[in-house]
Amino acid sequence: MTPTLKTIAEKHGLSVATVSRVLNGLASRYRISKKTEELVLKTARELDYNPNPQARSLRTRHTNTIGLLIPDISNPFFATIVQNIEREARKSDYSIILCDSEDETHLEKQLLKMLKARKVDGLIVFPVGQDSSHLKELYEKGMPIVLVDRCFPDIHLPFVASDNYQGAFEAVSYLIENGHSTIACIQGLPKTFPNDQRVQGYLDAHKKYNISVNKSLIVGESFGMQNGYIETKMLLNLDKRPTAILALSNLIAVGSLKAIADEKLSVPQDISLISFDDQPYLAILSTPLTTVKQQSEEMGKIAVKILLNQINNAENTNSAQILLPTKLIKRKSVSRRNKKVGLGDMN
Amino acid sequence: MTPTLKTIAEKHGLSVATVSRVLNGLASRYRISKKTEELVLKTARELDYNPNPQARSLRTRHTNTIGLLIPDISNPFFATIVQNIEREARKSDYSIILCDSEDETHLEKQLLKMLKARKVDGLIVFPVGQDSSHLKELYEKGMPIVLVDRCFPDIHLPFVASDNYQGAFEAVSYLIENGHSTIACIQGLPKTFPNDQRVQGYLDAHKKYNISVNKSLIVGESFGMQNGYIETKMLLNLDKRPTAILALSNLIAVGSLKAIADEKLSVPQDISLISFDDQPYLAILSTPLTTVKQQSEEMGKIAVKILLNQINNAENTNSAQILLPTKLIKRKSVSRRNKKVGLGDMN
DNA sequence: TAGTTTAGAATAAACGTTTGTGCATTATTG
DNA sequence: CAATAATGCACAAACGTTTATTCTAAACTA
Repeated sequence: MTPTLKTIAEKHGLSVATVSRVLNGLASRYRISKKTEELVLKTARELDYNPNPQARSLRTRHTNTIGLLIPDISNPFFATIVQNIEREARKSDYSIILCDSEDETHLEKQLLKMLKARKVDGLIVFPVGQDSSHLKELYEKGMPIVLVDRCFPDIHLPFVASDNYQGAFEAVSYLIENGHSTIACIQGLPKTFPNDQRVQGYLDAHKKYNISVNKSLIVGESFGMQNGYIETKMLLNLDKRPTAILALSNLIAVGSLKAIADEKLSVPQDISLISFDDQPYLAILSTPLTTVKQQSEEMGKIAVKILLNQINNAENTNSAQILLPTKLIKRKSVSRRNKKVGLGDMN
Repeated sequence: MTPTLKTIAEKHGLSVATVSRVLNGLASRYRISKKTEELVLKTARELDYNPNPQARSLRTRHTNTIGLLIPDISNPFFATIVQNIEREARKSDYSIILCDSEDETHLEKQLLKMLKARKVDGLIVFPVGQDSSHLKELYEKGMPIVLVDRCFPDIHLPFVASDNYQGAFEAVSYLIENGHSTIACIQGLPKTFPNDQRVQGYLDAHKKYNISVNKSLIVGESFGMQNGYIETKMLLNLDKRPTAILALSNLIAVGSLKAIADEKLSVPQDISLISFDDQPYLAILSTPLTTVKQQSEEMGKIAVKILLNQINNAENTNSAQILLPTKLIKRKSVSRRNKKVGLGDMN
């Protein structure tokens, strides 16, 4: 039913080899006459011939396929990056096989194995957690890989992520400059690169302004909404309640907001709040949230570029490790307090 | 490097045919001795043998692959369904090739062609718009297809979607029962199944309560946020301003909310609002939004089931067309007005 | 005119499976 | 003991490509 090289070859009494060469643009190199070439091209068009990708892959040993491993595609932060990955990959004729690891390391390992068995040409992975041994192993066996968002800088794998340290540093500096000095930090998953970098930025901003940090104000353990809710509840009932909260994810901020409302408090009058990851709806909340915006579009594009580079250069040359700058979007969720601290504007 | 049937066969002086049969569980049917069987099984395990999927596909003419076509993966409504599709497909050893049609019909057609060329076993499509001829054509040529969300009930294609009519009907009934009688409806893309069904529900709810509808209150033309913003602005400046708005999408509602805030009005004191598609953040807005919730998880699962059914039964037997019930989540965005209308509770 | 070049293609192997058929050897039967 | 049946596999073709090599006829050369 569907036309093959043979269909075209027989139609003109040619061999499949000749047809294949013409269709691959190798006509002149193999001294195939202009006449034959045009004949083949014409009927290929007429029959709407498409090479069988499985047969081709079998020969050429590549599939024009990229495996994409995400912890949670329903999270818009991830989904936006995925969108840009797919678009960029498509430009180079690569397709995306999507897998959701559901934030489970054992699923991640299993899916990685499956993708390898499917012979994807490369892997874009948003790693789940702390363990990277299986990724490292794959990479060293020659599988092109690029990590996104959650990285392992010690392990020498290519990655692209936000400059989380800078993002948190700027956010906390902004809070301090607005007179806040007891600032809570609600973490995501500890030991995770983005989380720990953000915490470090939080710490260092305090240091810069000579403000001691009360380590008990660094709380939380997951990037989820519930974590934000619970931790905020507890923070609000502290003897010395913080005047500001830095939420290390978008979802944490949502949970936090809910807790604040439940306690009949409001932002920013009673407490200031800055979140990570900008989202359309953050701008239209009753009080629009100040937030650390990441360059999700760029992140997707760059991930694909790094990966295709590996795929095409066979040699894993320079394993790029890229940190994208963040941007502090100042909206209405930070109040200015009386005891202002010096040192001027950061920008 | 990677083991093949041949690797195993040679190791034991067997033929690849025998090894293949053992590995496919056909040992007894082809009278292969227990001893040989165990030998093969054992070394397959030891070598971590995985069949080459391209070679296998070439022979068997199926790829265990599903093409998934989405208008906008960054929209959480779609992303949640995708997540459930992937999970469900995985259970049956199918992988998902993800494509984003960016809400463009020409891209949709192009990607469909690409997916067909890649020999996917079936297609799950969230159609972009009004044109379905290319889908119909594919289906009639024998390609298993299931449509999700946006459907074409006249065209005889299998689909799963929400019962949008009922959803809108209930929502508007609820508004009317709370004393509203001039209710605006901000549409999404007209001529589109979910949109037109919702509009019809809006209309019929009015009819049920004998309330005449002012057709000029049915406005808008896209599911996007900007549409919600612009149309709401205009509605709010009408001589006879509506007392309630039914926003036919999540994003429309967000735009609407922004416009209401810009006009220094508030929900529900000045105007009531009901949206479509529940989202986590809708619950934590300054005034939590009443919304028509769709069963996104179920929708994904059912889509896969319908598709796999088609794939496995060769014969396109009964092309299922499924409408999932919606649920009205009552929160705080609807006010009770004085002139209450009778007829009692709907549920 | 014999030898050499060149043009224009055909042949065939290989990628790794699956699957219909055939072929020894051993075991069973009458 | 000869014919038949059962056992346990091997052989080979096919799926649709790509690509190294070979072949033939015509054209050119000396």
